[in-house]
Amino acid sequence: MPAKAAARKPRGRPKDEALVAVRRQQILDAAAPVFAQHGYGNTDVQFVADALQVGKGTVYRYFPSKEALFLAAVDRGMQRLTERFAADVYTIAEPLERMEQALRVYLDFFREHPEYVELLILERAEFRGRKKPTYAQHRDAHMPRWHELFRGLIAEGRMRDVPVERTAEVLNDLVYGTMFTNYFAARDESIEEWAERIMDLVFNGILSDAERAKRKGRRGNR
Amino acid sequence: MPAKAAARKPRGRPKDEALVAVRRQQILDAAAPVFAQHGYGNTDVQFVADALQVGKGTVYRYFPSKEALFLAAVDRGMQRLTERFAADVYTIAEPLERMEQALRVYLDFFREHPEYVELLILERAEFRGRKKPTYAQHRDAHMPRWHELFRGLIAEGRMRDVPVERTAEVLNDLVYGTMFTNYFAARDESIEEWAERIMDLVFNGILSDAERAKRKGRRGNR
Amino acid sequence: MPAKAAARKPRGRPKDEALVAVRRQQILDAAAPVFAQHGYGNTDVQFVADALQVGKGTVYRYFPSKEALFLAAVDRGMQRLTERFAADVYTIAEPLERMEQALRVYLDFFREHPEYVELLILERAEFRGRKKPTYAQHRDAHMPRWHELFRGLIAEGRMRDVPVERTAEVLNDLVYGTMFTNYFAARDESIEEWAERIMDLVFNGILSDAERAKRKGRRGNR
Amino acid sequence: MPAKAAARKPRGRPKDEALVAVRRQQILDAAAPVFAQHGYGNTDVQFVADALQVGKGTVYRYFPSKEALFLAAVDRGMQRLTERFAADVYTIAEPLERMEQALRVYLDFFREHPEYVELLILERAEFRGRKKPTYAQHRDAHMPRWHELFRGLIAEGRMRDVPVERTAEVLNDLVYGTMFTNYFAARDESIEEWAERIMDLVFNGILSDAERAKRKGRRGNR
DNA sequence: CATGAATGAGTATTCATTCAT
DNA sequence: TATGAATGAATACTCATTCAT
Repeated sequence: MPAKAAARKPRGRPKDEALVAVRRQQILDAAAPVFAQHGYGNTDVQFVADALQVGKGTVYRYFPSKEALFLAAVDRGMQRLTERFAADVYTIAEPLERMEQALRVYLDFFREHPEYVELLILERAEFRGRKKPTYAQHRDAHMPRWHELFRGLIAEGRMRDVPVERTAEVLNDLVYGTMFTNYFAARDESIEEWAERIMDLVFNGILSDAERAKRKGRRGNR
Repeated sequence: MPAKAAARKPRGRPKDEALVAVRRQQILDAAAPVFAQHGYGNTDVQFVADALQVGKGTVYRYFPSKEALFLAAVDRGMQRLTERFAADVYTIAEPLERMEQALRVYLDFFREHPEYVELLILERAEFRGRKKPTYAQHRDAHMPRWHELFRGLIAEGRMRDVPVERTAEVLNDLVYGTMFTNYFAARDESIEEWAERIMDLVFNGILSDAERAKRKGRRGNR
Repeated sequence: MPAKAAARKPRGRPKDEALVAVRRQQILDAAAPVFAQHGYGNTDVQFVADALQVGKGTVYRYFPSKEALFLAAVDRGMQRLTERFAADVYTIAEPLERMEQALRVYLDFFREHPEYVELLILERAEFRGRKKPTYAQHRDAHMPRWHELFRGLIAEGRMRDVPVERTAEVLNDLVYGTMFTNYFAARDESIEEWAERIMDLVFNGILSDAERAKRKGRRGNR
Repeated sequence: MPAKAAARKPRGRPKDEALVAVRRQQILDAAAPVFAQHGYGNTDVQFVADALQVGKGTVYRYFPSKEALFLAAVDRGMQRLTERFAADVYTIAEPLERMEQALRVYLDFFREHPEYVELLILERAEFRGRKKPTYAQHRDAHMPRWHELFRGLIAEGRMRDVPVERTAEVLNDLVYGTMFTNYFAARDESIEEWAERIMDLVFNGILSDAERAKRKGRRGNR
């Protein structure tokens, strides 16, 4: 209780809030794969306790309910992804390279942590309507950066003059769908290759130059 | 009255197989939105019975378990989608138009039937590992047609010479992700516009002609 | 309704009550082994209907409830036993021979119809307290005859002067226990041998003449 | 506190294995009369919980299923009987006295614990075929002792030279049947008298000396 | 009459949460 | 503070019985 802490000078061992935070994180990291394996409904809190080799009551000391535990686990997943982006994506200045890197990091993260893919599904399935999906929070937080990046590219004449919001969403959908399908289909191809393939299409489209030219003409006629 | 009736005179109320099929379908159509609203675990079979204004036992006369009921409901959804494709997509001969139409029909179907989006999620969440997702069955059934279509376009020089399987998967992922996000984000933009935006990117990519040319040169240097 | 039948002269086909009785008996004979196999609680009335290849409703036309059906089946078993006794036991005049025959017929009957052993158990288990066991009814109906028989033997000096009621009950208990154990233990020895063994003990006891003499002396001292 | 406690300091509430055993027994002792009163199928586990004034979940903490609970209750009954035999029967050396005592103790035990008679019936009725009856296990465990006792008596010339296995079974059937009938008929006569009557018959048979002599002659002629 | 479709009351079992130790 | 014993609300599924056809 902060008020109390302010009233009395902290003396002796400070209530080790940091320790509590560490413990919470340990629990979340243990809980994620357990939820991912059994699903939300079929996961007993006891399973999580077992995975940690602690009593069930202990889990409840750190999280008020199974629901809170689950949602915190999802949240922690998205936090981690954000950290990865901060370290490995937003440090790249060149816009097109940053795009490619974002795709790679994204796919790589969920291949390393398939449990978080499950958790995103489970969150949607179980808490539909009750909560804005954690994934959507993540997406909305990052979107403006991409809009800006696109605007820059268009200004420089490197990108076609397309509506940036829509385009960002289309690309986001592509990446999102790829993440899910990658996981569901247990695709084992190298991320590197997939990423290259995707970026080629995103950058160049599928049409031949001849067809593009023909269609450009047609559109002009509209 | 079937011919058989002449052979042996059945006493009492005769069975009616056709009626059974109709009844099953009515139940599935009632079950889909109920499952979609409450999720699998939170759906009492009684809710489905209530929606139909019949007794719970009646539902169990037609489906041996809640699980069977749910899975049949998902299946029925994909069946409907397949019917829509047969009627509105595969009847179009021109390849690029067929692609655009496929996208439109797909997005339209799931906007009309958002309950089936939920059902796909719930199936994955609840029966993870126990069953090949119904969606994947649908995808795999349709893929070869698109491979063929792409090969034809490449042969005609209308499409860049890209690996057709990979490309088909990337596009599939894009559509799949769009369907989910459309639903989750409750995007209210017209399908028509979205489809146009997507197809523009798919056909032309995002880069300007200048950037494309520059990169084409670079790639040649690799 | 007999009264009505008296009021109007029976004309045309008489309400064939005999047919109904036959049908009831067919149902009971089919029901007995079904109940015996599954137990009372685990027997669906449908099983009985299936065994008869009729609809479930038909069974209910002849018996108002599952309970009535079951109890009637038990009753029919005891009726059959009574018939066997009338034909094969009470036709024998010589008292000791009649006793031996009674034992043989009894054990034989239940070996031929093990389903009725089960039914006796099930009746007790399921309707404990709600109904005088059918078996007990049978026993009580026959007891007086045995009392009389014993009194005759004693009067003739062929049987020791023991209290006939008690003795009859002890013998009844012996036979009753043997029937159950025979069935439960699936004893396969010939009935003939068992019966002989039992009657030897009943007639002569287990003690040697010497021991009998010694004990008789002792008892005299009391 | 076990030695192990020194090795690892357990945090929180320790498990107490002894308490578990006691608790299980309390539950079984409460369950026996409840099952006996309502029958197996009609007993809600809640009834047992109510009898103990605990929650239903508590019963399930100690027994994995209603079935396990029931079977354990039957088992406990036979255990108790065995204990009584060890204390009050097998401590008697004189063979004929031991026989009389066995009968008395047996009948007395089931008069004191009529619930176990019911449980034996219910076990047979409900688990027919799925399990060797607990009663039969008890019987088979004790049989060899009686065989030995009989052989001794025959060797000493105190018992007629009859086949001991068969004889033991006949007597067992007698006792078994008596136990059931005693209970079903709610006989209120003193056990002492019944036992005496039974043993008189078992020892001496029902025939008069004259009849015995006559029949012995006849048998000799066979 | 015979049938089987419809019904809904009845019950074993699970598991999130609480709290005494 | 950590624990696990206790709890009871929640729910899928069955089957005796009814009754329209």
